[in-house]
Amino acid sequence: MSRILITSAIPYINGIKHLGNLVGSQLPADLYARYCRARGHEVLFLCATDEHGTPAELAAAKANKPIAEFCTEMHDIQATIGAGFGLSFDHFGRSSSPQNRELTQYFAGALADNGLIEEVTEKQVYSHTDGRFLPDRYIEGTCPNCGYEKARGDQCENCTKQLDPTDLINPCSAISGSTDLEVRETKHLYLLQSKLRDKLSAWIDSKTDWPILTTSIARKWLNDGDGLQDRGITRDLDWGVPVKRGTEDWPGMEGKVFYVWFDAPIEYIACAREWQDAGKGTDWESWWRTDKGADDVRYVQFMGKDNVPFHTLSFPATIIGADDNWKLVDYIKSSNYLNYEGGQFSTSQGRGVFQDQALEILPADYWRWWLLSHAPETSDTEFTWETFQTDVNKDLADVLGNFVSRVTKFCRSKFGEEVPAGGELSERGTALIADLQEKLGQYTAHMEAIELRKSAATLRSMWVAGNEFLQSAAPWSVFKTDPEAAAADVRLALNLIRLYAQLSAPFIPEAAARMMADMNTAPGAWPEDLPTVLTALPPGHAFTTPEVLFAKITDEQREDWASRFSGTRD
RNA sequence: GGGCCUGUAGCUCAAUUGGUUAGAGCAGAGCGCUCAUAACGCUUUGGUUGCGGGUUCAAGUCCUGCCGGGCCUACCA
Repeated sequence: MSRILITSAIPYINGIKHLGNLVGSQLPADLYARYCRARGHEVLFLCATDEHGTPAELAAAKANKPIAEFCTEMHDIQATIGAGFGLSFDHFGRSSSPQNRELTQYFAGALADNGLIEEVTEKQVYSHTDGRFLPDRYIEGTCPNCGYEKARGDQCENCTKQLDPTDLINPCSAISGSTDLEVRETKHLYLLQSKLRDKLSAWIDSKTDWPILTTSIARKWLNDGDGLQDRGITRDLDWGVPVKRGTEDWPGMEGKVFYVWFDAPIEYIACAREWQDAGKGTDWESWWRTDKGADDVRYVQFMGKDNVPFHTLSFPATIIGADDNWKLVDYIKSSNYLNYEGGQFSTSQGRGVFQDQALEILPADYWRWWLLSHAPETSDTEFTWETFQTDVNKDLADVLGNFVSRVTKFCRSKFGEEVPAGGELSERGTALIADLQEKLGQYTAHMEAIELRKSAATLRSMWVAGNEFLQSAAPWSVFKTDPEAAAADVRLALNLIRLYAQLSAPFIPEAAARMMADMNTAPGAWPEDLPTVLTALPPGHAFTTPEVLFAKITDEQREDWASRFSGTRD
């Protein structure tokens, strides 16, 4: 048994997330967590909401709510939706928690003590109308290079030239449109990442088993231009973790908060403490401190590719720089993007299917199966209603659901609702078991490697093998002349349902639980020796013939949804 | 502009890291079965691997030049 710490990138608080957010981090993380638990490992699976930063403030203002209230509401909504998708977090925390505030301040203090923080006075644009400093990209104006009128302060979208906000002609606030702007001096803390470059570089180089997507992004930041740049970790905002040096005030930094990307990853750690403080566990430090038991912990992170630099460099810089026995990540699974009907999902534009809507129209397992079996692992992938319908109907309803149905109903009609006795394991049955044994090995290997699509494909092939077996064994025909032989085949098939339920649970937990319940059994240890495992349901064992496991998606439904979600959402 | 990823059958993806005739699923066609959610099984039609050069006994795989898609480019997160 191992101890495995799993975190999913923490979703931002500014609205309900779409399916792309789900498939990139939370869902694969959940799959892995469920698999690891099923293997008997000790798992701590953490996620949280990322609540600080300018967009959160703006979203709260738009909703006409105090920021703290807004965040609490959105956190609860996201927690409910996450539960709806069966995300099995051990704790779903908040980056605005007191635990994270304390830890963030602690890390800043530790970094300062180690000479890795520098105070820098810089000039930033202040908007009188908005009453706030504006991040570069919240300033718009005419590009001095190409004349594009909606250029942002960080970069012109038209000519792609990098800009400084003061370069813009006729600058205005992207929030209010106000031109009442002023360049003010302000003091900020910088994390001297450049001093940690060599350590970070060596650490990245040691990660030879990481996906190229992950390491290449890290290397680019490490080696590009002058190498890893120092980074401002404070902001002039009201909402966030107040700047402190450990528990001490930080002279000159009054009224400032830490930058959201400084405190957000620290929430991974703080979340473990929240987990303990919520009474869900003990000894949180044994998961996070190598001097307190975390030496034997394997830490796996899941995220979309846009998050990679912060998880390969910024956060590790915090950990390494603090130099206080904190656990570094062991493996990063990064994901590409899911597109929607020929374009991108977009939270800001309300394009695509959002998580709450998805749950309204179909059970979570439909989404989980499709998203995981089509996960954008090697490149961006595309969601279309047509493929979603055909894939889900075929895989879940026809291959798996119908298998369960045909076996149980046949058994009921010929032998009653219990596992039939008599007969010997047929040659076909022996061959099936051998085949499944090999596939089980592949499935396990793919799950260990967190190969999502390959795992799904292998699992599906095991379902298919059940149908092939039934077809060739044809117990409905054999029954007429040799009921005992038919009984033996049906007995094996009924046991397959239990096996499928157990193996499929990480993908489709609800349906798997129903299969287990209907078969009147419970999952045991992770299956290894199939000849034994497939006799778990003995002759005479009663079961219930299940209702339809997966109803098919009809053409009418598909058309309705396709048109309903074709536009944008408020 | 720069860096990285990517382009394989109508669609979604494989191809043991340079090694036989490029494979699966879906969709299409045909046959079989009748236990089952008109479900299942078997067979089968689809490919000049984006395009052009090159290296090699051998290239989907390596090099190079084009063309297309994507991500990042450090103050959105």
